[in-house]
Amino acid sequence: MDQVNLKKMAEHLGLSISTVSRALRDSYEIGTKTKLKVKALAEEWNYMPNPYASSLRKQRTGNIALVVPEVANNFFAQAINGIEAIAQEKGYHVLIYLTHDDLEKEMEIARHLMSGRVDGIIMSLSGEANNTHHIKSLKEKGLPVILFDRVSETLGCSTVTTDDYAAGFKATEHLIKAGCKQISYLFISKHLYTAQKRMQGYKDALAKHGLPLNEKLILHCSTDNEKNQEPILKMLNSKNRPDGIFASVERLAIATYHACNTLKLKIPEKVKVVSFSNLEIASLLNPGLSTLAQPAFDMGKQAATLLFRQLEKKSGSNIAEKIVLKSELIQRESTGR
Amino acid sequence: MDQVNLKKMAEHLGLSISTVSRALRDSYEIGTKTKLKVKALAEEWNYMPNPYASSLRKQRTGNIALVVPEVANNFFAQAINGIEAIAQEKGYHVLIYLTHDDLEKEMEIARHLMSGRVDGIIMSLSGEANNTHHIKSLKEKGLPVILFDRVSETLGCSTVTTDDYAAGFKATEHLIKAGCKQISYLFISKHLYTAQKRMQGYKDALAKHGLPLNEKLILHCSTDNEKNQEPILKMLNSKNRPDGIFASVERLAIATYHACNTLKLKIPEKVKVVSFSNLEIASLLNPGLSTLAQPAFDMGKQAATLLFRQLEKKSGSNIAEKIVLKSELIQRESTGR
DNA sequence: CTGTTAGCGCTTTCAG
DNA sequence: CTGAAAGCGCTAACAG
Repeated sequence: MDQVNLKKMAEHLGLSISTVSRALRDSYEIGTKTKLKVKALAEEWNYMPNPYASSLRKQRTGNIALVVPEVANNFFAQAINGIEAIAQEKGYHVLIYLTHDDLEKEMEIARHLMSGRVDGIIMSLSGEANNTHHIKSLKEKGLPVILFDRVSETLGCSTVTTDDYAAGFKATEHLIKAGCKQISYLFISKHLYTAQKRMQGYKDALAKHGLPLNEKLILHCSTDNEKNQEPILKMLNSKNRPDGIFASVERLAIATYHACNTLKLKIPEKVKVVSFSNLEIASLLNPGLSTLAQPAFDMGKQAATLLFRQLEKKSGSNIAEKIVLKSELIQRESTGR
Repeated sequence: MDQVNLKKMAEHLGLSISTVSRALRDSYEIGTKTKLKVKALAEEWNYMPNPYASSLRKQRTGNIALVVPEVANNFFAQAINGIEAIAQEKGYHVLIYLTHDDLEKEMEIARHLMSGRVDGIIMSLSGEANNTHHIKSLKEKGLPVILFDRVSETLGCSTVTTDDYAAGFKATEHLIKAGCKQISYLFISKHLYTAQKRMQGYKDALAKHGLPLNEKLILHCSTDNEKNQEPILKMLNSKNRPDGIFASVERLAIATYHACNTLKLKIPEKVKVVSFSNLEIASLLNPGLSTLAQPAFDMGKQAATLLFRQLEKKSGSNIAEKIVLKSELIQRESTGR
């Protein structure tokens, strides 16, 4: 028995294909005994409808695309969990696409998604540039697009973000209150919505507390984390050496941590560090590395929820919803090591 | 222009659907000028063939399923990267399914995959039990199944694993050579292939070095990491307190680390710890937590490669291939904190 | 209550 | 070299 389908079952039962189809879908126009007969056979033969045949017919694929820069990264990994949880609940399937922070690839993926392979898209933009034409095309095709974390405000998409500005402010203030006078801000891409907002929070916090803004302490780092050691080491060795560092992403906290180790700069005695990160990792770190834990799982869930809401009402009433979640500042108490 | 398809393009060009289709697929039987005309229009209209229509016809979906216990876990996250990289190369798409280590869910997913939604499956078994009937059914349907990391030897599937036995041996010997006399082994599920192999390596290393095997130091932990504090704390407080701990998975290393912190047991002075883990995290840890870094990315790549090899030759010559990759023991040098 | 029929969009014979 | 037509498996409108 290779692949069972409606036809084979219909033949076996001496019924028509449509009757079998309807019986399985519990149509009101089918007799109870017939339904039972059909369902029994379906059970026995382990029948599963071919999803692509029905999607062709129903113009609904039951798939959604998740487009993210990478997944070997706790933030996106947890977001996937959230998205998959909701999708499974709603009977949808998640196709995963990785851009590797490469705009070319992102555009290629977008082109690909125009084929009708999915009913909707959840994405986090690559940080490479702010060219968003390909996203517009997708929307024009009528595909709902939800952005999360790395969003763009000019696209009119529904978005899910954390309170990046507030968190940046909070993180910086945290360092100031801990006595830091020279606070550095590390980020990766100018084009990243999150990086911009966090930086604004950083700047405003400095201003509020009357600390000068030193451009040399604002470090534009590389996506290739290998390359980040050098500039960070250089900064730590300069006369401008910061006594506090705010890393806008986890990866940069790792780089910072390495650099401090290399220079035998004790954290937090010599340098205090605060970073956006993931709770599980945070708890493993040496004390002194405070963390802004982002609710990645919830962001995923929210993004999926927004998407399915749009899919369900499928009408054009496209009011872009903006959901902002709070990231929590977590301070690891010292264990006195 | 809602959705472009062959029909619309054919009408526009005054050609038949089949000619357009053939032109796009570069069929030898189509004239050069026609080909060019067709391709130009396709480009202009941004034509993308409907994948589900062609999959219905060609009986090939272009999708593969990845079934893993979870993804908020560095190991699987990196594996996904490897798999997606190869899949993208081969023009396949990756559908992701999470079992949450729940056998019920795994079986449900397996049932679902019988529908013909995917051409092949890469999976890592849930640790819940060794019931593998659902996997057999998939194979009987003719779906290639590749197992990685959490494999089963009785299924005749191609597999990709790390050298679990050797690594377990190596890790234990590492602790012995560092002077440990009472070495504990922490694991999660008896049914897990990896846990079994690692434990055997652990036992054999103890035996080789003439150390007694103390069953009380072999701790069967919970999948719910919250619940693991108590038994670990209990062990660390007992008269059997180990001076070395081998955690078979990263999560248990985290639990161990927390427990040691609670008790103010310094690592590695009081307790030496070695764990399977991920390199990036490992480098962040306090010194003393050595790591067996698993080549997760490569495992993903290899698994995908095996799958596509089977898909390409699609013939039945189903010789199960076994790939074993090496995990590297990484020792973090002390920074003298 | 059940069957017949016409497609969804595409590929692929089989005829020209 | 090109077109007509059948059909992948399923659903839904239309007949009985």
